Amino acid sequence: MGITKSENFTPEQNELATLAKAIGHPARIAIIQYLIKVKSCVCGDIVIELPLSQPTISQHLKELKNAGLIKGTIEGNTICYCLNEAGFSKIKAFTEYLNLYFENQNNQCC
Amino acid sequence: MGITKSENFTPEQNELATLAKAIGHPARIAIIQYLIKVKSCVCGDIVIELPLSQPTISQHLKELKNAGLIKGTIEGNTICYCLNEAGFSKIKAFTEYLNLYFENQNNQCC
DNA sequence: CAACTATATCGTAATATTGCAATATATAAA
DNA sequence: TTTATATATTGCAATATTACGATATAGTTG
Repeated sequence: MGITKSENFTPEQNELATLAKAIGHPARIAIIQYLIKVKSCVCGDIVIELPLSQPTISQHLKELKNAGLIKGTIEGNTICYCLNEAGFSKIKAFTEYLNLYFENQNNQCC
Repeated sequence: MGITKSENFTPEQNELATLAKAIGHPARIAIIQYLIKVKSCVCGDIVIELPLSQPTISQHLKELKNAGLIKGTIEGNTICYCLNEAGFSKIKAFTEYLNLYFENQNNQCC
């Protein structure tokens, strides 16, 4: 079918999946890394930085924004993007939960 | 085109994207959560736990395994799955890198 | 060996994603 | 107001993903 059966899973599972899916593309990783590197908003530079066309990058930025991983502010002619802590904090919670699991290693079964 | 231009990105960016992409499906989140919950290997139970058919789950398990997020051990008739710390530690490194960014907040631009 | 159980693979249909040229929109500058 | 610049949207082709029935494979049990 090609359609994910979201209705069979919890809102939390779907939300986490959406966040991870948004991160799950090298161009979007590159965008996130660039925003970390420059340590500020970026207006326009992303298209110059990445080896993809302007429409493609616009689309990736939209996906990151929809997932809640970046924020965009209109600044005259340009749009400034920066990381959105809200989205990343949800991922952080999940990875901390995982860390706990691996720290309490009473599970050397495989 | 539908094909990701992996060759334009670094191996690190591609690897992280692959890991995140593997996590980016509610069924695979559910599998990971179940493995955390039972705190051990699971042989067979996953098909009973999840609201998807056996071939579909087998496919999701394969993706998690290919990404390095779970390990499978043949145990007679069944296959026991458990979380693979190697894969998750790479995600951990990335999230820690992000945490650092948000902690040194000299970036209230948006 | 035959029947049963557990899991994987194949084949296929439906849908989603990726990428870009062309075009639209909207602000800025001349 | 015209032109330039920055970003978004549309439309489309290529490819990937999701899901599952049918079937294959491989071990277990009787």
